[in-house]
Amino acid sequence: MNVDYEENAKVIKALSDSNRLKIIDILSCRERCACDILEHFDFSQPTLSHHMKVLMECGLVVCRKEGQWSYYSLNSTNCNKLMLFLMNLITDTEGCICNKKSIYECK
Amino acid sequence: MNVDYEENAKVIKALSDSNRLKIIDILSCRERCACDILEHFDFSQPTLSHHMKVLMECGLVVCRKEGQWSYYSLNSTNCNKLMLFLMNLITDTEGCICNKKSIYECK
DNA sequence: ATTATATATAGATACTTATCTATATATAAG
DNA sequence: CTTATATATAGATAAGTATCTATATATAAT
Repeated sequence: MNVDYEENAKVIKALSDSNRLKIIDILSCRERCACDILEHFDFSQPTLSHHMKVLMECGLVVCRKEGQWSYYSLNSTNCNKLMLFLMNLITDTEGCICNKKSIYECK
Repeated sequence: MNVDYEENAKVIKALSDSNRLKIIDILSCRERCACDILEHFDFSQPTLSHHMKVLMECGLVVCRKEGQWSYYSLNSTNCNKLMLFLMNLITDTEGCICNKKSIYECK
């Protein structure tokens, strides 16, 4: 594969927490404000704020401010890019990394 | 979604390290012994052993012993299950978690 | 202006983890 | 049997992180 493992690992790390997976699931339907999301969980408001920050910094989620509310939603393009990355990763594609070192007789 | 976030988070956590992403990429072509995989990296042999253990424990990789060698390969079924989980997660599907709490007027 | 609500930030803590060196185990070769 | 090779395990360390409480900021309502 012809990719940046580091960059994608950062996105995947953002998804490696079960609470953040649930947040993504909640947002998959439509945008939600932080207080709506929080009601699905037992942890504190600052903890949710932390999780949303992680999801935004990796590009999977965006935020729209309206009055005192913060509305979060999925960045579908980046979600799809992650899926494409993973599908390429697990598939035996032409540009497989193992074909790039001739000392390994892959194939 | 009708799923176990905890269980899938464990699998995703195994993929949240750039070195392990690269290992998956290497294995996407065919099975490889540990020493072949190791030549793609700068870290030590015990560190690779650790990474392979993480990938096996989450079910993405299996190991076949032959003589003194350990041959690793992808568990394609589990890789595909992860893809299915993620696709359902980011898609607005019928069983969306937000439809399960009537206090939220999702939809 | 004051108070209430929504959200973010700061700082602390307990837990996890990626890595290393040293060592153990297991198989193959002489 | 002894030595070499391949891999795994043990234990240590440094770095990262999920969570909390306390506090700050920003907007809305009175």
